[in-house]
Amino acid sequence: MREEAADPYSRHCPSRQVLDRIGDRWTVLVVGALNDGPLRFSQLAARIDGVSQKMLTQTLRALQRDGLVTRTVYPQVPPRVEYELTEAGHTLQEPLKALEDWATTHMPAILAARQRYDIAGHQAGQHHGGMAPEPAR
Amino acid sequence: MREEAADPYSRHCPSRQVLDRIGDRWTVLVVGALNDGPLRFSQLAARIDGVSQKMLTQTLRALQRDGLVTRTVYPQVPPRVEYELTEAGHTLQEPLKALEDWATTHMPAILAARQRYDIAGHQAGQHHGGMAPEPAR
DNA sequence: CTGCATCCCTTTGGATACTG
DNA sequence: CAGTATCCAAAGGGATGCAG
Repeated sequence: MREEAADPYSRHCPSRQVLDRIGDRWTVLVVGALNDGPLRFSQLAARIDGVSQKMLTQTLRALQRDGLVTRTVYPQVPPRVEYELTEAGHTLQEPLKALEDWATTHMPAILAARQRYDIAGHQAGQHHGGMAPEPAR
Repeated sequence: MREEAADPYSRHCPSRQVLDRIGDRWTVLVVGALNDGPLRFSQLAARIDGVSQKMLTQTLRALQRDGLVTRTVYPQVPPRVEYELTEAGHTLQEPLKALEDWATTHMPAILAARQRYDIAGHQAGQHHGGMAPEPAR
């Protein structure tokens, strides 16, 4: 699934890697859900709302692979699996929270700008008094 | 790209919205590139390395729509367009930086865990002495 | 130089069915 | 309950050509 060995481009900066992970759309939600404590698979599925079991499984596997989540199987008659954030997983919560705070703060302005843009038809007529004949580069 | 009116699910929390935006893979890079100052389209394309003009245009339009980036057209013989972060755009830099720092700090551990997981074949045999017949949780 | 439109291949992800 | 496998539709995204 996740594979970057054959990357056609030479970008392997850490930020890029992380963004690819949290860009998973579900990863952030799973981490957030697990912040309060360990949860079972079905509990996660119920709590996240909208995630298919396929996506949930994929996301959990990826997090487990990266050492951000532990997977504990209890060999009982009704199979029971609990997922829990590791130390590293918990530390991810901070920057994620910062992003969420930013979202909460700026979302109204963003929504407003979005409506303005859509309604106005984004007429790009805006320009400055560009009197520089040749920019040279 | 822009369309969430017909969302089958009822999740419109701000965090979700923002993550969808930065999950764009390119958005973060564009914002980062523009942090040092205004850049022209071609400069952005050169600096980001790997982005197609289609993706770059899309990303810039989305950012512009959200009021995070301004687009200034200089009506010259060789058309010239400069993109610049707005105030709101600059504030996004902080939480993004936090995430990047987290990435830089934890990437070694993540890479190690990843290798461990891949090599070990992730044998899930791990379990505790599950003697609780009914979890009650 | 900037960027829109088209073609088309790749990836993502949901629904469903089946195993342990 | 937890998870895998398969099928298939929709979105993502590159390449190219053309317009302002």
